[in-house]
Amino acid sequence: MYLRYLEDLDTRGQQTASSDELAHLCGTTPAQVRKDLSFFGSFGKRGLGYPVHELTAHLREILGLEREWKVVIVGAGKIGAALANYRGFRQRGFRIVGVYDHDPAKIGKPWGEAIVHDMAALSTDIVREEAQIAVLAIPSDDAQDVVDQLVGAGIRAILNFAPAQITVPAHVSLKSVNMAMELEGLSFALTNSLSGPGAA
Amino acid sequence: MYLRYLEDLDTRGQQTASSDELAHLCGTTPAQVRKDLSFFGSFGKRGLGYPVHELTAHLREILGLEREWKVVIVGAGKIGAALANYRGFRQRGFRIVGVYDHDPAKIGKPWGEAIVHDMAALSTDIVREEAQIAVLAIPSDDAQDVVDQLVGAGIRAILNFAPAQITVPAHVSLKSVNMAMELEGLSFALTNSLSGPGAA
DNA sequence: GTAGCTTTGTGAAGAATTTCACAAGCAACC
DNA sequence: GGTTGCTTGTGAAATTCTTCACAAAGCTAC
Repeated sequence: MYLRYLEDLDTRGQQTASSDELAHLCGTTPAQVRKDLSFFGSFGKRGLGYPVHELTAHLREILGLEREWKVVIVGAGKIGAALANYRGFRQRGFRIVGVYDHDPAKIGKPWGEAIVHDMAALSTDIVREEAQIAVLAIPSDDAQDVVDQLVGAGIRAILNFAPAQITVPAHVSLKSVNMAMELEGLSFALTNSLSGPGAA
Repeated sequence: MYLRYLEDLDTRGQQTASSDELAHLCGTTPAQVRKDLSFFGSFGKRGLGYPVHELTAHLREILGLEREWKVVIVGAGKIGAALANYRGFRQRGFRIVGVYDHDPAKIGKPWGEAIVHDMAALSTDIVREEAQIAVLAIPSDDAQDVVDQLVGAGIRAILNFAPAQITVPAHVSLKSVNMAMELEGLSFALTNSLSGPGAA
């Protein structure tokens, strides 16, 4: 989150940013900002604040965004398409090396800059390309099966959009985004008249 | 999250579930499950566990899912399409009452079961329909402007997919989903060899 | 060079969350 | 009907996270 805002400030040419300024942008407190950043090192200058450009580079390094990650997208549906279209990915070092589906109507068809491949080739392609990250955008029913395949082929991180609970070995990182659950969270907030924090 | 698994168990006909079982499913601890649920009431039976069907109904009530929420989708792009196609929405009481875009090429075209409307009609339609929730799936640049419109028209909750930081008054609930940030989280985990929790 | 203003980095205090551990309650079985 | 085996609900302890508050440090001006 800090990176997101620092990049903004950087493109606008701002030289430094105080913890106070970052806190306001991110909707947190100055003390929080300082504690968070100090966990990774001592980046600021007292009396001045944090050097925007330099800190941006540091955070990118910390997040592992200086290298390129190879990503496969599994599921050539709407969500997969939304992801593939999102140009921010490439900019941030995530290179899409393959799109997979098992729908014969889709296989072979062009799809953005890529072509949809048969899911039968998924495992071998991952091994050959040494892809590290998979984005899962398929129906829930198949999710765990595909995950097992991915893990077997050596994938080390999965971003899951299927509304299913899936399990991975401890050495694989998993993040799930469940849109229904997000909406239900809003339903809860509305039902109980919880006020939002003002920014998120 | 509990609701998600309880529904699964319910459809499978399971009568009761212990905090231990729920904890394993959800990737948490039995004590956590009991504390969480006890916050809302005393639903379990000692020696038996929690009555699956009854607890499901309780949670739905708590989350405000027994009533119908009217949702507008702003942005008829890929993300918006993915959301509109997702049948889980309707099932859970979220009714899409309108899809909006300002691209003349899209306005008037059929779009799933609905028709894309001109964004110019957004505010008046929200007021007329008394829509409570908006899903924002538009480019970042316009995000804050549209949010201000939505808030002005009486929207009370916003699910934001634009990779932009937006601000809302305290009485409006806001949730943001940022796919780039999710992937960057995975990049961090990979870079620092953090192991995933096994399920998420 | 020093006085004054600003802002970081960080121990310590405070708040929130999670875990522990166990009494109380329920069902089943003899 | 009592005994045994489980499992909840919940205070208390432990842990984690956030906020406070202030010394240390840098920059500016004279």
